[in-house]
Amino acid sequence: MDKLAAKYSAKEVEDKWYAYWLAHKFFHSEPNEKEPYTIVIPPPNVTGILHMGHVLNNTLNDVLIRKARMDGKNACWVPGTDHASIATESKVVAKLKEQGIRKEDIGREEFLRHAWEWKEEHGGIILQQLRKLGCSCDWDRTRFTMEPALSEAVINTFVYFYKKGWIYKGVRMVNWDPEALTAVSDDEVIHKDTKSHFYHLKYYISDGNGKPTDKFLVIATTRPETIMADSAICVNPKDERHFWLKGKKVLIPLINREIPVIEDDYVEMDFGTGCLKVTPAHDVHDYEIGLRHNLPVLEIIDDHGKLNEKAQILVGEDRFVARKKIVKMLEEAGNLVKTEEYISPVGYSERTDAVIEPKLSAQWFLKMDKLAAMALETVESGRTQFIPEKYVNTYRHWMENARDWCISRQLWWGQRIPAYYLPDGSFVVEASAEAALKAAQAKNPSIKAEDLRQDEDVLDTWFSSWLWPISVFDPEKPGHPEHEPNKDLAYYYPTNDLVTGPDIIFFWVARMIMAGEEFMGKEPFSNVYFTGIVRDKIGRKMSKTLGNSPNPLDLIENYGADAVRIGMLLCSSAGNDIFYDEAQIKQGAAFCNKIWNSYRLVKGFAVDASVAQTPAAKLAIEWFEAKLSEAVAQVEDHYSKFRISDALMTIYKLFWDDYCSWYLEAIKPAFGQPVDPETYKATLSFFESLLKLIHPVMPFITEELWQDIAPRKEGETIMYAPTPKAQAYDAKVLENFQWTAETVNAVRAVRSQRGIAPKEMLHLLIKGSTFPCLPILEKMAGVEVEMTGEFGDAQGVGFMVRTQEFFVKLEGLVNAEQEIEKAQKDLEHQQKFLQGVRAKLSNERFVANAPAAVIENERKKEADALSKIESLEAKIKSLKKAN
RNA sequence: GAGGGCAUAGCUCAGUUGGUUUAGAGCGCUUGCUUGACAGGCAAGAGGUCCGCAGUUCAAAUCUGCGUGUCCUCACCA
Repeated sequence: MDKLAAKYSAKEVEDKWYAYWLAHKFFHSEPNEKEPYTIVIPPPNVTGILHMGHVLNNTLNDVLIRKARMDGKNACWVPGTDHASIATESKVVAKLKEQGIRKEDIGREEFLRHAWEWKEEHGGIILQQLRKLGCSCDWDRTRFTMEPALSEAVINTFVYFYKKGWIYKGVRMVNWDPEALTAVSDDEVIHKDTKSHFYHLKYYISDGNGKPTDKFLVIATTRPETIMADSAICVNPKDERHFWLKGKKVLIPLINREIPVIEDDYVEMDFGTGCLKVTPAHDVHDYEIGLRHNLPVLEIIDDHGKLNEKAQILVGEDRFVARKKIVKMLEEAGNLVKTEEYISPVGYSERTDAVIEPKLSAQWFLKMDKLAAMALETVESGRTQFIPEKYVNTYRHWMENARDWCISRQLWWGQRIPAYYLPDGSFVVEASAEAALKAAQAKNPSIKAEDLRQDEDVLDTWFSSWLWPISVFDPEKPGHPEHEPNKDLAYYYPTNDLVTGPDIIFFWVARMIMAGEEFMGKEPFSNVYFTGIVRDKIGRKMSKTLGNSPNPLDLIENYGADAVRIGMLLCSSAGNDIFYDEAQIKQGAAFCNKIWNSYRLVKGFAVDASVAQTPAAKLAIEWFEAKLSEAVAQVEDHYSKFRISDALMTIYKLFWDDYCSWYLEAIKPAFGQPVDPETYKATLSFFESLLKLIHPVMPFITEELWQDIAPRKEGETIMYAPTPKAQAYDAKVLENFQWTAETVNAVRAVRSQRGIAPKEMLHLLIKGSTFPCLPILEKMAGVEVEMTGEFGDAQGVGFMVRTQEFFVKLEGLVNAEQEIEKAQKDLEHQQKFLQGVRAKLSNERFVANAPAAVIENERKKEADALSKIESLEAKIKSLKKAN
């Protein structure tokens, strides 16, 4: 660096140092004798682009990993991406659609070729973006959940659980997305209150021969298009209104099919009409009632959400069109009693926003009972800690009520389920086609390879990402608990911290714990730090449709990565949602500039060995040494509790207020004068400590200045400079300086209130014979001090700091009346305060029960107040006299 | 419907086992400064019934109960 500009320019600096770090492989980690510190990245979608949530999350990850590195640990941050089957597949489908190509027409092989092409083209952009943010990931270890080794791990895991008897194939009511043509898990369904209608329909009682009588019952439904699938009408057995229906049969309107009236507690008597139409094929609860009463299941809606032949009427119509039409038909047939406006919660697909259709379907499930119990124990025992702790409650609730995990997806982009069907409909589960053939031949020796048909479905993406903390190190381990962990896995597992959003606590965090316990017998991480959700200034979630999400790369371009990182951390107190405001990034940029300019000053000092150290400089050095140690201890404490924004704020104030505003001002020589070598050396050394302290948060500017502050060799970096350690310090030093600083502020206030320029030298009288840090007081307040017994009759302003009295001599600048008024106000305040303290002290029970230290403190308060009152009264008196 | 969180300055939040807190910080706001590193700066200020009520205690922002407001998770009534 030759000459320093008045403003810091991040752009030139950041690319330079990132390239330097990469060139020297500073991010790379290999197992060694040091203590490991490991983080695996929450893998972003491979085709995703960086949003503010990523910025927050990865900034926190990077702060932790850089801190650990400087603490002397062998830090390893494993990056990678997730294949995100539904999201990626729908993007590829959309792209092909633009070209007029339909997935079904080109077939699986061809589609996957397109998908991989898309992945190669768009995949990993996000990892490039993370480099811009300064993330110190070990890029040599970059993983992808669908790379061959990790896919193998997924398949092996499936085979393992299948053979263990925990994976089964079952017909279940699933949440069917008629647009994506796949089942989605319960967690991927969003319930939204939706305006609909409540149709009251007459079902006539059958005469026993399929002919209606004149008697009828009324049911209420929001889905009249499903009446053709009805299997029964159900009433509550306790409902007296419906006793007469017992044993009766009724006729479905329009198609006149006869169905029985049954009784079940499930039906609420006071909801609707108390009569429920049971449609087992198209409603989860109805399905369960159907199971209990052995009712037939009639499926009349197909995969695309259209009515099929079994419906008999409206065949081929979309479910919503059919609804409109059938209402009209029912009305014309005289079955519609009334229509009510009704708002009901309707499930929508998270991905496609299509209304979810409950659908019976053959799916693969993983039993959750044992896994959930294990994973709950991991957290309850504290082997894995959640920060903030409140998420343990949520976690427990879920784990105690975990349902079996539907792991199959009707998609092509993902790991294909390794189940192979024989011509007779039975199947075998094996890791490869060859093994499957062997297994099949064991059942039937005449089976040939071409007779086997592999299951069409792929596995849920989470079924691969739950292995992430294991598979990134040793992909052979999942599915093989007996396999000896390789060198990497043995060294890096369990990882230390996981930083992620609370929205995927069940999808991902809980399941990683399950897999970790099952295959490693050990929790995958010690701490899980849940960040908040990034919202905009007024609390709305960031979303594309609202357009309230800034592009992080633009922000980095404008303000620099360090500023963006600071900005995100400043507003992210642990566990709370983040209200993003660009003002905070500006604050980050201002901080960069402050650091930059303080360096300009320090670097600009002329050093002269013949100059003696000033007393003020000596005191300032002594003080800042203590201050630094105090702050370092606080910062360590904050880090240990994951209070990253507090750690940052502590350093921020240490740098800006203590170092720049107090220390540098105290040691700064007069204009044009040189500084002595001892002071210069201390000043540079403090500066370097500050750079190291703040480096994990602001990696770029700290490297730039660290490289310049002393001669460095190629290959040296602040990244591996040891974190400053707190030294023992004398609290009295801090106390004395603090008192002095308060006095400086008081003098400045006198100036400010009376419009006296800072450079105008004032004469300050101090009652007594000693005062700490006098040279600091004189320099910083711009005063000449005179220690004295009495103030006498001089004209001026008296004031108190703590219980010490001061007097500034001022000729003709004092408005006595104003001074009296001010003193009077002070006096009243003190008297009121004294009253409160005395009330306490005169309370016998207080004196009898409170600890001695507390009472002592109250007495001190009393004494201080008394002395202040005394002095104020004297002051008022003398002012009045002078007036 | 079930469970959980939160409520302190205009905004975002600290406030550790109740007592050195006469409630703090950052930002914002007001006033004054071409102070020679920085106007992205310097200095001085204003600003709070600690959501309400009741209780426990010598002592409550802090503990308990009730209420109010707000947010989240899960489930979802045809």
